[in-house]
Order: sequence, then structure tokens, then C-alpha cells
Amino acid sequence: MSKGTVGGGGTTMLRRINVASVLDAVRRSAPAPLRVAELVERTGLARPTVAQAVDELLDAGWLQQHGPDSADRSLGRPAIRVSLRGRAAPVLGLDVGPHRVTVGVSDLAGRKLSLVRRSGPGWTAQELLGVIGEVITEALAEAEVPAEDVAAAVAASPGIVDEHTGRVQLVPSVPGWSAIDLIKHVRGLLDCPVMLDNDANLAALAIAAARGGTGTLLAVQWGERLGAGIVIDGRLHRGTGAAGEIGFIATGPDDVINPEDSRGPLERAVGSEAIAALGRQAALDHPESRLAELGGDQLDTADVFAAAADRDPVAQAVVQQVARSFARALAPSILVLDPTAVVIGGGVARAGAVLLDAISDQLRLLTLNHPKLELSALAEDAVVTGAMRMALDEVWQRKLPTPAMTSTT
Amino acid sequence: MSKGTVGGGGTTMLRRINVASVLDAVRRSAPAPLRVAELVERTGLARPTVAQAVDELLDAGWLQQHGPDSADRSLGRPAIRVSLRGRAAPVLGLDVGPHRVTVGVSDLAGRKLSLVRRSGPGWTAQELLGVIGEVITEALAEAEVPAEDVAAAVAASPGIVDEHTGRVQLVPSVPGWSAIDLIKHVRGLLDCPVMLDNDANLAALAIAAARGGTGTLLAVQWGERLGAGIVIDGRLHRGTGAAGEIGFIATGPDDVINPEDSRGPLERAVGSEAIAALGRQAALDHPESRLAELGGDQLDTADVFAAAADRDPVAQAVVQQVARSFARALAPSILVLDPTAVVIGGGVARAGAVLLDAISDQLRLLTLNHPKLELSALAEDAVVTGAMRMALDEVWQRKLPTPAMTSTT
DNA sequence: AGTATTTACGAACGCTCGCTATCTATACTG
DNA sequence: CAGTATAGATAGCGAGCGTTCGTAAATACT
Repeated sequence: MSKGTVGGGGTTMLRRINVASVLDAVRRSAPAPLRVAELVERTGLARPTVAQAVDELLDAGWLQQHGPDSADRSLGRPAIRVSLRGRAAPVLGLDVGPHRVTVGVSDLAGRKLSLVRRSGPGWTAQELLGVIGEVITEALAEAEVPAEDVAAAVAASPGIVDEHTGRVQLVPSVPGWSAIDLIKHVRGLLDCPVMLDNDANLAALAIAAARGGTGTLLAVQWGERLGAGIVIDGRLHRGTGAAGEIGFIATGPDDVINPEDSRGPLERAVGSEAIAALGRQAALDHPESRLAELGGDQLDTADVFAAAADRDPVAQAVVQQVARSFARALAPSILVLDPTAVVIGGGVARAGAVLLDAISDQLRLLTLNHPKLELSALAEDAVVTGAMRMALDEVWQRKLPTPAMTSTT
Repeated sequence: MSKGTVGGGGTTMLRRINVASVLDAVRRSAPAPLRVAELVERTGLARPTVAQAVDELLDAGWLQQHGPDSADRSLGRPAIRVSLRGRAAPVLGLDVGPHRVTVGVSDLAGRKLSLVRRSGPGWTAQELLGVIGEVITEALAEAEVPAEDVAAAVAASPGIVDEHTGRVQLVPSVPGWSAIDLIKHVRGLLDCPVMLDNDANLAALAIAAARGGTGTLLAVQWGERLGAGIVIDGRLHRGTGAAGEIGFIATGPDDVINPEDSRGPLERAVGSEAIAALGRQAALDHPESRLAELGGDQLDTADVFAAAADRDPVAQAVVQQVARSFARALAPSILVLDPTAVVIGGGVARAGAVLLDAISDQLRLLTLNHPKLELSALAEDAVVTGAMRMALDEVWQRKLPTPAMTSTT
């Protein structure tokens, strides 16, 4: 009755499909402007159809028209070229950690407009909320984007995130963090759809996007804590919400998990804290070693890897042990998932080839198809980048009327 | 040039979308006939549109018209009802094992038309091809389906299957099996698209379909060998082609994998052969036990579980040990995948609650989100059922012009 | 038994949309 | 300055969907 239900199948829906098709083609060529003729070729539609769609998209502010001023130097009448107007719907990504808050603002086209990072010595939950507000304001100012223009925002938090309620369940270092409704807080600042997800998941999304293509990616974030994100053909795998919690993999033959613990067995075995502790112990046991020279009680995780890279046998033994524990813990999942690539990010990834090679050697003994093992190229920005990307996807999904049929089942 | 490229966006495509939408709605209500009014409601399209689509589908042989003869007892003019004409495109599923060949023929609607199973005492590769031909012929005759009518066929084979070349890579008990081009052989018999996949994958597909809904399913096939299939939101996860090979998960702290071995470490630890061997050893060590009474040297896997169900402490200890090894091997993958449910099928699944409870207890100690642990309801038919289902999906995907846009990137 | 009511099928009309074909505009070349 | 090649704008045609109306076939009521 009254109005027609959305999603039917009239001719108006056909037009929406075609407009969406044109916009999608423009989007795919990212920041490069496109000529109408190229759009005709890529979409397979007729020129008048494309022209009409482009007009409509220009009016709606989705596209911007470029003058033919470039060095196009071709015969004939110069083509008008269009590219998508990124400022039409900027998005915001937010990475909240116990010691660091990072905010990134991005274009609709994926261009990074600003990135603001602030570190501190461990905030309380309340202080953190304040810092988040400040950093968001700062990032928006730097990007010259008014707060009300932001089309979507995604926040990354450690811990297990309930996708629907937006609450964080299993929280590490910030006391009182699980009681905070971060989504509500950010929505108060921005007035746009706000989503929350696990930091490892978002990092995985960013890394998968950077690598491009299809396949299965297992992206490990390795710092004091260990987490992983799984991306299958561009889509994040969440399981029932807690997928990728590799930190809680049992290592010893009698290990048992306690969900109340802030750290899982694997984190206690090979987290950066544990690596440093192993290094300090090794330095005590071998005072003559290169490792001990680097600094006895103050020994850092980085020192261990530095000494190993320097061919110190004592440090190498520590790295071997860490690599072995890590590989043994991860091998079953690699057999089951059979990923195209395993990418390691986070603080420990700075160890570089020393660690990577050791892990690779171990994994070769424990898996059938040996996935590519790589270090994350995105370094610290992986999580924010992933958050921005998810926000972007959200905007595209919401704005583009996808030609998917309604399933009323 | 010349003809328009397929996948453009004309109004004729709109009609195809709507016809597909109608057909899909009919399909969803499976074997139950639908009235046109119901189709109008479900698709959201106008009645004339639906009527036209139904006419077209009737002409093309996709639908069949039911008389209003049923006990419909309602007011007004009786509605004509349509259901999909399964015989329009029957599919065939084939499960090839070293000792058993099973062929099922199914309706387009998913109704099982015939199921023929033949067991033998270990065939050679060449003999197996002959048996396959015979059983296919028999199953088609029983279903009263001419060979040339079969619209798609899917074969299940143990081992790792290369999706594209259709070759089997890691083969167990049948000598010379990897040299056989099973796809080519079946295509010679049927003249239709033929696909080949891993048996555990197909069983997982069937179980996921039987459970219905979305979510992540880890379906373990547990017999002499161990394999698993992963289904995420109805789609099979293949990884690079060898996903789910849980048989090769290392169990001991110093285990190492050799891809040349016919059995992996977990198979050697908890495969049905291993369980029987553990039972025989326990019977020797405890001659007074209930287990030993059941049969000394002839002790079977089933005997172990029977004795355990009979509360024999010796047998229970064996089951405990098996459950512990299995749970420890699988726990990391459950943490990473975080599946909605873990379903156990295959011969060992006949053990029932004794084993399931023991595994469940162990898993509770090793995982965060505890997935539902169930036994496969499909028993032996899981693999064929899954093969038929995949063939069905193939037909639907091929026949239905999906409204997905072409991505010419 | 005849009539009223209910339900669903069938046909005609008007609308929107996309495709083909044609015409116009622009800039470079000889 | 004319010619040509490329690209944008416009008109006519066909196809499909949705709305509205009329009609057929059952059941319920008098």
C-alpha cells in the first residue's frame, strides 16, 4: 500500500543500477580521472546512458568535472573527464590503544587527508575519551573537513568486540574500558554511522587491501599481545565474533585457558614482554655473550633481535625458541585455513628477517602448502588504515544501491 | 563490436533479473508449490510481471503447473500453483572411496531420486573406473533419468584436489589414482559440466545445508583418515586448495610433517586404526577389563566405544586419551576460526555421546567461545549429498542470470 | 436452486528507461 | 582556411514494468 516497497524491480531500479555501475567504474580507477568514452567501454552501457548517469552524479555531488587542461594532446574535441569528488563523503578511522590514539581522515577515493597520532603513558578510560575527542578534532581540522560532513567512522579497539551492541568484551590494559560505550561517544561527536571492531581485524583488512587481489590472508599483530585477522576474498571473517584470537592458543601440553586472564598462553610464551624476559634470562646465563653486552637488566625485545642479527648464538637461540613456539601454535590453523599469505605486523615485526626466516623454517616442517610469509608494509598505520577502509566500504555499501535482490525469506 | 557485450544493462536484462527473482522465490520454497499471489508478495513485483515470468518459465520447462485439486478449501477462484519441475535439470553426485562408490541422482528441487551404493574389497584405479560407470548407469536407471539429461555432476575424491586441473594430488589408498583424470572419464559418460572436489569439503557443504542458516561450520570427517571442510555463510572455504587438512596437524612436541606420508600425525594418533590399536594394547595391559572380554586381538574401534559406553574404566581411559589428542589438535583452529558449530562425521562419529562429551570437556578448557559440538545427522550419505548439492548450485548459477554486474577490471 | 461474495486471472493503458542513429561542436593537420 | 577526427548532444524506437479495470470460477447464504 501507500508507497511502493523499495527493492522491487521497476525501470527506475534499472536506472539506479546503471548509475551505480558508472559510479563504481569511476571508483575503481581510484584517483585517476576518466573520460566518458572509457566509462562506456568499462560499463558496457551506451553512451547516452552513461552521459545521463554522469550528469546525475555531478549534480548530486558525487563526481567532479575536470577541465581538459591536462597534457592530453590528442586529436579531436577534447573529452571532459570526471573523477569522484572525495570531499563528498570523507570518512574517519580511529585506533584506540592503551598508550596511543590515532585518527585518520580519508577521502571517498581513499586518499589520506590527515593522520594525527598522540601517545601517552597509559590513560584511564575517562581520560582516553577526552583524548579521543581532541585528536578527532585535530585530525578533522588538519583535513579541513567539518565534523558534520563525516559520512562514516570506524573505531578499532583491542579485545573482543560484539559487532552489534558495540561493546568490548575482553579487555586488556585499560581499566573500565569495557563499561564505556565508545560508539555512543563517537556518535555524539560526529553524527554519522559509527562502527567498532577489533584492531587485528582492521589491520588485516588494510593489509589485504594493500596486497590486493583475492585469496585468504592471515594477518598477525604481534606485540605484547597477539591477535590475528582473517580476510577471505576481501571480506573479513569474524566467526561468531572472536575469530583470530591466537593469543589464547595453548602452547604447553598441559596448558589450559582462563578467559579471565588478561593474557593467553601464547602471549605469555612469545609476546614482546616474554621475548624480553627470555633475553634477559639468556644474558644472565651467558654473561660473556654479545646479548649481555647490549644491556643486562634493561634488555629490550629489540635488543634480542639486534643481537641475533649480529650473529650472537645466544640471542639466536632465543629467537629460535620464539619462532618454534610461534610456528607450532600457528601451524594447525595454517593447515586448516590454507591461507595464501601470512603477514606479520605489530611491534615484533620490526625484528625483520631474523625472525621471519626462523619462523619460515619451522613452518615448512609443519604445513603442507607453505603460505607466503611476509612482514607488514604498513607498520604502525595498519590499524587506522583498515578502520578508514572499513568506513569507506560502509559508505559505498550504503550509498550505492546495490543491484542485489531483496530476499524476503 | 558486432553484437552487444553481455552484461550491459538494457531493459531486457531487467526482465531477466525479474524472471530470475521469481524462479529464485520458487526455489526457496523448495518442494512446496506456490501460488502466484505468494510470489507477488515475496518478490515485491507487480502481478502482471510475475504472471509473465511464470508463463515464460512454464514454457521453458522450469516450472510445472499444479491443478487446484489439493485440499486448498478456500474462498474464491482457486489459484493455480506452480512448483519447479525438478526433472528439467537433474544432477548427479558421486562419492569415490577406496572401498566404496556411491552415486546419487537429485532433482533440481533437491529431491533425492535415487541412491546407489556399491562396496568392494579395494579396487585398483582401473577397476574403480569401471565400477563408477556401472553405478552411475544403475543410479540413472533407478531415477529414470536419461544420461543426456544430467545437467551437472560433482565427484568427491579423497586427497587434495586441484580445483582447476581436476587432478587429485595427495592420495591415500588407491594406487595410481592420481594419474586418472576422473573428470574426463565422467564427462565421457555424461556430457555435462563435471566438477571434482575433496570429500570432506562436500560433506561439510551437505551438513551446512542441513543445518541451514548462516555462520561458520567446521565439519570433521573422522575415519581412518581425518579431514575437515569449512563452510562460511553457505560458501565453501578452500584456501589455496588444501584447506581443512587436519589429519596433518602435529600432535607431539617434536612431530614433523612429511607430505609423502599417506597419513599425517593426527591420523596416526586418533584415526580409527589408531583407536583400535590403543584399545588392543589396553586390553592386553588389563586382561580383566570389560574391554578385553569383547575380543582380544580382533578388537575393533567400535568395541572400544561400546566398552566405554558400558562404563569400563579401561576403555574410558582410551577414549579420554583420544578425545584429548583430538581436542588439543583442533583447539587452535577453533580459536582462529571461531566457528558457530563443529560437526563430527565419518565412521568414528558412530561412537556417539561417549566421545562427544569427552571432546567437549577438553575443548572447554582450550577455547574462548565454545562452539556447538554435534554429530553429523547425515551419516554415510553426507558426501554424496554434498556432491549433489554442489552440482545443484552449479546449475543454478549457470542457468540463472544473476543480477551481478560485470566487473571488467 | 439462485444469488451474492470472494478470490484470482487476464488484458489494456501509460510511464520510464535504455539503445540506435543522427547531428553538432571542437581542435588539430595540411 | 578547409578537412578530418574525435567527442558531446538530441530525436525516435522498442521493451519492460506498474496501475487499473474487467472477467472467470469457486464458495456461502437465502
